[in-house]
Amino acid sequence: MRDAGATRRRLLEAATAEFAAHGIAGARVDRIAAAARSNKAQMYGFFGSKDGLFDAVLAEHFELIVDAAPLDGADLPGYAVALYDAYLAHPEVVRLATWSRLERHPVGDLFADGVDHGAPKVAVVAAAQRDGHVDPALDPGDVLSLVVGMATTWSPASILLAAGPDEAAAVHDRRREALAAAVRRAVTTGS
Amino acid sequence: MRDAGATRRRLLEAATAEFAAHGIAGARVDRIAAAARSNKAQMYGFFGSKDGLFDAVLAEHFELIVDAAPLDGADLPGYAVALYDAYLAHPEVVRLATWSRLERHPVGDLFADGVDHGAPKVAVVAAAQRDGHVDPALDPGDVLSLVVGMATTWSPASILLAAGPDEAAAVHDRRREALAAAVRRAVTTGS
DNA sequence: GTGAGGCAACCAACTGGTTGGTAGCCCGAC
DNA sequence: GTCGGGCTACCAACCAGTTGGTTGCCTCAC
Repeated sequence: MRDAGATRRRLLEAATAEFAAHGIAGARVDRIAAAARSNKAQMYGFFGSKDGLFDAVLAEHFELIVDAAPLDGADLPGYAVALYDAYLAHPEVVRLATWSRLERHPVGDLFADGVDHGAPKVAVVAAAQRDGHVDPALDPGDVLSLVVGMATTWSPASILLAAGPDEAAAVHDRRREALAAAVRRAVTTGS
Repeated sequence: MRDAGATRRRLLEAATAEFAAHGIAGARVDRIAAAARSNKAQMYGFFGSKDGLFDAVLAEHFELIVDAAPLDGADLPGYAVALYDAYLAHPEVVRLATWSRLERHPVGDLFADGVDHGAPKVAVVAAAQRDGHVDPALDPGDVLSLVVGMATTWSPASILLAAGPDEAAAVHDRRREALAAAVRRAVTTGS
């Protein structure tokens, strides 16, 4: 029963759910401690503060946020569809990122910690342009942004319509096809 | 000096800034009352509650959210660019919509009040399909969602990169061109 | 083997400041 | 003089963060 690592993990898990649901300002540390079957004192021992806990949660999901799907420069439509499915399966990841955007980083890169985390992906797109897969007239960074933008069209942070698991499979399939076709035509070359 | 209407307007204005900056949970009613050079008692007299005030703010910006730019079925690329500019000029509108999405309506339509506010715009797209401007194979609702999704690629709610007014004009122009080209190729027909 | 000592994990109860919301009163115009 | 606009002072509930202490596990002398 006495296992600091497991307790820490339970706290992070509970904090993920709480922050994803209510954001930083709306999250309640008591709820997190209770949901994790622990207590606030331990929480503060591990993470220092409410903000520190959010940092830890975000760091844990960092890879899932920026690499929700593997990027293949030769198959950007497939990448977009994979992102659509990832956001559908894990809406909490998108919500966490969006809370961070709204409550922490109103402009610029979401992860503005000195390291340009998008650089490798931009390089992949640039390579795909050299290989004739992607329109070379476009800025590779813009291509990446646009593809992700299209994939987030029905995400839990969308303005118009957020997709949910309750919708018919046919609706999801229709969106996947429209998304793949749109990405293909928008940024890839005929080849 | 004694003008209930003007006071109400000042309160709404202050509330808009406060809610856009901090969301519902993060907003502070004292700050709103102070910023409006009024007081909480009046605020509660007008709007009943913090949530009621947010409702009023959202209702006031409703049109600006859903009709940030006029929709022309024959010029969807122009519509997308106009949206990009609108979001750049009025980030608070996008932020309000996103707070509402995150804190109030996790899935489905953002304005799920029985009325389908998107219907007229979907009809415009459907007409554009009949007129040969837009690919008729796509679902008109999906077309609208995708175009708005592309236009929000660099919005204050984006996951990767949020555009700001401090960026060079050339960067904005490059994005406008990429956006227009992408929309044109993605959903419009050759004609 | 065992039991005393040490220590990390654990926790209920508390604290001081904050927050949404309200009651009661003042003031100026007509 | 009264009525609508305006506002200060107040409150109960809440909330992030702390305290002081308990509990169970490991270890090592004997």
